[in-house]
Amino acid sequence: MCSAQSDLTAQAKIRNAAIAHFARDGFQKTNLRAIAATAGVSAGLVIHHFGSKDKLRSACDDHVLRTLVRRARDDARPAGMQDVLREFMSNPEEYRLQVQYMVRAIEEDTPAAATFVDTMVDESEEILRAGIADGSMRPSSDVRALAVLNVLISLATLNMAPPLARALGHERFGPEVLRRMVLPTLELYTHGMYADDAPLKAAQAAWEAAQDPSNSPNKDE
Amino acid sequence: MCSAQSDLTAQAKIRNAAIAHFARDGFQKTNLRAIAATAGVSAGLVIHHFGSKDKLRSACDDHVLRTLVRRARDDARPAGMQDVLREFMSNPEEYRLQVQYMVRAIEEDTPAAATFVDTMVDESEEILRAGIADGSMRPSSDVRALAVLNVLISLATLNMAPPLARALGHERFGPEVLRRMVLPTLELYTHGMYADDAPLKAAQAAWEAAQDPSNSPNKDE
DNA sequence: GTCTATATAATGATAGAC
DNA sequence: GTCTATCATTATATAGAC
Repeated sequence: MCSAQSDLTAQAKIRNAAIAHFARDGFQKTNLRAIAATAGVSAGLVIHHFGSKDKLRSACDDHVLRTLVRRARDDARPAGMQDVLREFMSNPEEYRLQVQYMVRAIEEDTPAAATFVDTMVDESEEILRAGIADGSMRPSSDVRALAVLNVLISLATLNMAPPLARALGHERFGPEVLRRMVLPTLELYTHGMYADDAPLKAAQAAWEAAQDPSNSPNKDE
Repeated sequence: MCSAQSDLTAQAKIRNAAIAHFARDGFQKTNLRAIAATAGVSAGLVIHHFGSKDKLRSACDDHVLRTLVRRARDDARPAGMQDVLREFMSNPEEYRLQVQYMVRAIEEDTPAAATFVDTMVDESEEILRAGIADGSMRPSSDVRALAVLNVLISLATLNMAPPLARALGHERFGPEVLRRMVLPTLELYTHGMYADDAPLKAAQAAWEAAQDPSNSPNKDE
């Protein structure tokens, strides 16, 4: 994936063009002629190499998935939002495209998206457990769910970037917006948002009451 | 919005059907014939009343926006994720549809989505400031950005629901998944995730160093 | 206001030349 | 392997009858 575009086979150029279009505009909105134009080939060649638009999508899924999973295994860390976004900044061209591709895939709930999310959550959970073991992270009542929450926050930042950037007074999502989000996020991760544990205690009590049948309004069940 | 479907004008029936389809399948994937079928009218009548598919979308945007903003003003609270999702559970039919409609709109970055997010963030910020003033919330270095983070987490939960639910071992998003996410979220909001403030301090130091030109690698600028 | 029939355009996919 | 030309389908939008 590091070669110049001119060195690639037509098949690879088509796949890369498709990834870019699917990531930017979504699968439905993208038509084969636009992909072909970006790749510098004819529309017929796209079908010749991939058979159909759906099979082209599968090929893109496989390619993006392999790349991202490999990277996640290399440099995953427990900082939640930071992980994805640090890469997003340091490698703004290709990695960002692939992340945005996966975000689209999640929106459309494709099999590749499920695999990607599972891998991300697995990695995150593993890191959380290691952090809890070595004392750098707090214990949690549900580590798996906390891992899901971490992945959620990371990916959502990309997914909802444009409207959220504007809510902060910026034209579009970029380094300035990112920098402004990092500190509040770390503050939240460090000491939370609530001044005391009254809301948490209340929720725990409500949950336990719901679990206990003797407190149920209809106890004659 | 509380009348029976049979009491509505054809125009309202079409708009409601369109909202449902756009929310479920997205704008591109939805065709006018499906909307017409759901509304129980002909495809031609859709165009007759709204002029074009795009204008129909605008009408849906306006309608959903008005409804949601009014509700947000009524019962907004500072619990982040809980706000949207409590409504999502307590009023599973209509409100859920409208929230999902807006999530789609955010994905496609429409003007209505920008207004919606702005309103949500404004409300959230207002609530945060009130909480900080009365001592129930911790002070933040950037209240506006924290409000953005809150809205982000709330909406992302809906947006990425299917793959995240499966990552927790459930077939689909529902009350069980929600319940499992609430406690870790409250724990995060109450005391964070990190055992100490080392990561936060490191980030603050890095930020201050970047702000100070005398520490820059290329100081001869 | 509502329907049916139809024009027009866009798009995914095929066929065959080179 | 690659292109051009074309088909078949689908979807938006129009026209006109009732």
